[in-house]
Amino acid sequence: MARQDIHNSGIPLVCQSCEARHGGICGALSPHELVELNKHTKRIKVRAGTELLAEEQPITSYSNVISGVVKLSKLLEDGRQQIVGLQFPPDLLGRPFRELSNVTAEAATDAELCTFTRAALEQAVNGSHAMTTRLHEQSLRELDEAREWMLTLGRKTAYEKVASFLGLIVSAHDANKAEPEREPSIQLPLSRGEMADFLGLTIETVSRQMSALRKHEIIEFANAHTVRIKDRVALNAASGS
Amino acid sequence: MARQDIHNSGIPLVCQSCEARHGGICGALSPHELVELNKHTKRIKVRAGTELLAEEQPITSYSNVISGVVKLSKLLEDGRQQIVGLQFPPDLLGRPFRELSNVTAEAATDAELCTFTRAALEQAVNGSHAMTTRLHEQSLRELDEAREWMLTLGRKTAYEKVASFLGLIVSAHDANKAEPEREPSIQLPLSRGEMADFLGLTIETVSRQMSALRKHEIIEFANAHTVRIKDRVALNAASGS
DNA sequence: TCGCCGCATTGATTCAGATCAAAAATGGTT
DNA sequence: AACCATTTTTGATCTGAATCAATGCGGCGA
Repeated sequence: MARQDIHNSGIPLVCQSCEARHGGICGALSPHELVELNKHTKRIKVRAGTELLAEEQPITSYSNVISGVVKLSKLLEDGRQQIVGLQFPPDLLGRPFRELSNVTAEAATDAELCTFTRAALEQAVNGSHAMTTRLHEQSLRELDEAREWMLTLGRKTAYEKVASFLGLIVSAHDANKAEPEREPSIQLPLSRGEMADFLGLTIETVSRQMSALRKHEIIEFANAHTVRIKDRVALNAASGS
Repeated sequence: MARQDIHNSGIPLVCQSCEARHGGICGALSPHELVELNKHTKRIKVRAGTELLAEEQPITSYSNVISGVVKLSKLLEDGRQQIVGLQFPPDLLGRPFRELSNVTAEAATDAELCTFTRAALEQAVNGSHAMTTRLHEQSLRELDEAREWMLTLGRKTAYEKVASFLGLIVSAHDANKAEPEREPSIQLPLSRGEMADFLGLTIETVSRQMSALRKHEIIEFANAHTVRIKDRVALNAASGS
């Protein structure tokens, strides 16, 4: 196809079909730079539950999330857990400029990753100002999300928290579509327990609030993990802003 | 003094005595670059309560915090508030790469700032790879802090939250000293109400937990805003990790 | 020095969400 | 298809923090 010939000439094969490429950090690279990075890159599939980074442990590699969802979490000594971020394609996994991770990263769903070494990332960054900027922009986006979530954790009710979580998942779902669906049917990437750990609640409370949202005809379930959003406006209102 | 002659030759006068310079972003600049940036810089003093950035409003300038404390906060439509970050010297105030602020910034105490325009910051960044890195590192530090605080907000008890806040203030206090004091006496930069907004609690609960910490002989007050840490180890234990 | 006025503390009561407990749905395995 | 383990939902009760309500205290202007 002519269009592909023009745009993809000289680009590694795996990258040509990569859905995460344009939005992710690779989008900042020239064909030549992409080829360089690709020499140190492996495309891997992991099952839900696979641990990708451990808190206080060395970061051996960085990864682009290609498909699936990765959760970032922190633990208190006595086992209390808080999920502090979710990564969707095309996010970069792994903290730049630092030997040790300060979060645990775990695949929340089956996922595909494109992994490369620290050295390869640093080389790509050194060679490309645009790449540096993209990396920084991703960090800032994560910071914005973290602060937004601090507001949710500190000041919203349980009902608002669950609605906010569904809103977040709907946004991620929309991002894959040309235009938002009116009543999207969504596969939740987290179990009730994980939702609780994200929202600072218990499993039981999450379940009750989901039931309440169903009773209010804002959502309906095909099963516990498959939700249809029946009323996006009401969901947004329920999320408390 | 010979030592100053060697290190400060060619550096603007205001910068020579600037306590925030070495740790802050300016520390990444050469004397020449510092002179350039200084042409577009103003040193200002603001009183506690002064609003420096408004949520959803354009960012007209960036500032280094030279002294004092700045609080970053977010609001829900109905007035519920959450403080999402505190900035101490030599932090940079203002979100890079973005026209609009997504937090409100307000001086929590009387403060001194070194402000410059967006254009001046961009010029300094473009000219200096080291500056770019420092900026990114500050963003990542803020991200780490935000995630640490998500754990506090989501999973700690009121008592642990208040102890964690005091721990944070003690750390900032230590950072100004050559070595930590055994029983530091600290001026709290936030009122009880602001502490509540930082911790996702009410004024009354904050006050009760402060009283509990006093009863446990972990802290003592000279007045409501002046706290002596009598037992740093116990404070740390009380903060839940 | 007195008398406010806003902030902080303390007490009494209520309530949202946690905990404890059981039943129901789900999904994988034989 | 029957079984079992796991996850989810629902119900009953408890509790930590919110809310409601005084009271106390300190700093500041008259």
